[in-house]
Amino acid sequence: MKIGELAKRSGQTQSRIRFYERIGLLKLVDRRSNGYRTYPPEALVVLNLIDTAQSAGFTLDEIRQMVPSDLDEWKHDGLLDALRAKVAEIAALEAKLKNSKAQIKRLIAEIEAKPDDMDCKDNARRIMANMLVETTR
Amino acid sequence: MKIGELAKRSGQTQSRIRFYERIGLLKLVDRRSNGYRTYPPEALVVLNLIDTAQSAGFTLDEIRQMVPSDLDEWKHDGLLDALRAKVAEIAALEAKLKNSKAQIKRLIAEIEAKPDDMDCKDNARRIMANMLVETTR
DNA sequence: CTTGACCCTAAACTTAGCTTAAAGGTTATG
DNA sequence: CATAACCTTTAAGCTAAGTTTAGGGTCAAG
Repeated sequence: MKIGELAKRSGQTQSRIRFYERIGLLKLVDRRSNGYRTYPPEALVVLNLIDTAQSAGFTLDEIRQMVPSDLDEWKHDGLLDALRAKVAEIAALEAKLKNSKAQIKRLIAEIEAKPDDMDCKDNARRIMANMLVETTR
Repeated sequence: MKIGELAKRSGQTQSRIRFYERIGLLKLVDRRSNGYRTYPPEALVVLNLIDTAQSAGFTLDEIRQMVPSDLDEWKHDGLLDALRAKVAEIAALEAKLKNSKAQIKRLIAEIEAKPDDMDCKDNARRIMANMLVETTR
């Protein structure tokens, strides 16, 4: 498919897709004789992977380490290894998210745990005092 | 405390602390007659809050909405809403990742249980087709 | 054979979130 | 009273992750 279609189907801009190619993140691309880029359907998979990893807080640099440059490599010897690696990568993503979520939930709990007889002002001060102890300990 | 101590105790650089002040994120600061900044202990809490929120994926702009200048007027409900929204967002991502991981694991099992009557190339094609369906669905 | 919807490149621009540099004032210590 | 270790400001610089712009080619339809 051409870049316009890939953009539409992936929900990403053409400039972004070209940018990913420029920085060596998306290598699944060929050229027609007229210079037009042409993508295999797998490019959609890779773009999706990048997107997911990014929204989980990985930088493009980190993602470049994780995403195999050439899906063709998957077609030969190390396919199982690649898949297992992918599972490990996903586990890493999950760990990162879990961490983030835990932090946020801790904050929420801290804020919600106000006794009813305490107004917002006092509550804020209590949380502050509490966190001060935590963070300076 | 002066900025050097705050920097040491918060683990952040002085330039960063000054930067936060410049963009209106850290207003808990006074000046001595000599021009030196002086901070109350609560500043440490605020810096910690900023740090936590940031590592949870909030931008400084979002954080400024949540943590207003005056701690006594903490926008309690806005903060809670923002935090809950973030948790939901993370949960969605986690679900997506969990799904992907399960699919890949299934594929691994499939490949491992594969009799040798199918050559590597065909097997690979089948797998890619499988992932393509997963990710575009 | 022209018009509009595509595609191309290179380079400049943007935003967020800082850091570094330059040039100087303040203060504690021997 | 020198000197090191603090503090100040303003302005420029940097990295990441793209977007925008300028100036063109390509292609299908009428």
